[in-house]
Amino acid sequence: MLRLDNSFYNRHVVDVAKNLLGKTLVFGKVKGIITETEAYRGADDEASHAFSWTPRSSIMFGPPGYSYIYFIYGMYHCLNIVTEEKNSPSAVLIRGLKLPDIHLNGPGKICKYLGITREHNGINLVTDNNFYLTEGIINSATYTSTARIGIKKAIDKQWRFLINF
DNA sequence: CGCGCGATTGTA
DNA sequence: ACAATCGCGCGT
Repeated sequence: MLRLDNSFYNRHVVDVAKNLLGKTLVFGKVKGIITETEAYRGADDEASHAFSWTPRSSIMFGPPGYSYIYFIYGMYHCLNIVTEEKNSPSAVLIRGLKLPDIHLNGPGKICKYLGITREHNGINLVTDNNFYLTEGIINSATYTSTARIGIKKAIDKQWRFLINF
């Protein structure tokens, strides 16, 4: 299956979040279809970790196509994909993944099931042999958009996207 | 340095 | 509705 390259990730984070629906996530021997995403954009989004620069959010300020993994609530990890050009901090949170046997809904569950931790932060998904994304079975997915989950700021932005089956 | 809290989830 | 659980980051 064709791997998503730098030109796919180097676009506005909201477009990437929509277009990631239906794409395939490959992590080791596990493959899953992305069913739910959220966009976070440092420049104009108070809810984003990259609204201001911190050591944790620094990866979001880098070039696109890298993993951003953070630890939250003392027990969960969340997987994000960095988008847009360098110094345009943004990332897509992966909230839903359909595996052959299970549908994982929730970013914490996805990382727990796949075994993704902060050790996987900052991986180049365009070149890594173990961790990357490819085109999916579904190439033109229609979607529903809602407000993002679990945040208190910027709740007016409809930047959560769910695939329509 | 200390301390409150979070892009969550399972349980009541 | 709330506890679990701890590293980050803001404020001092």
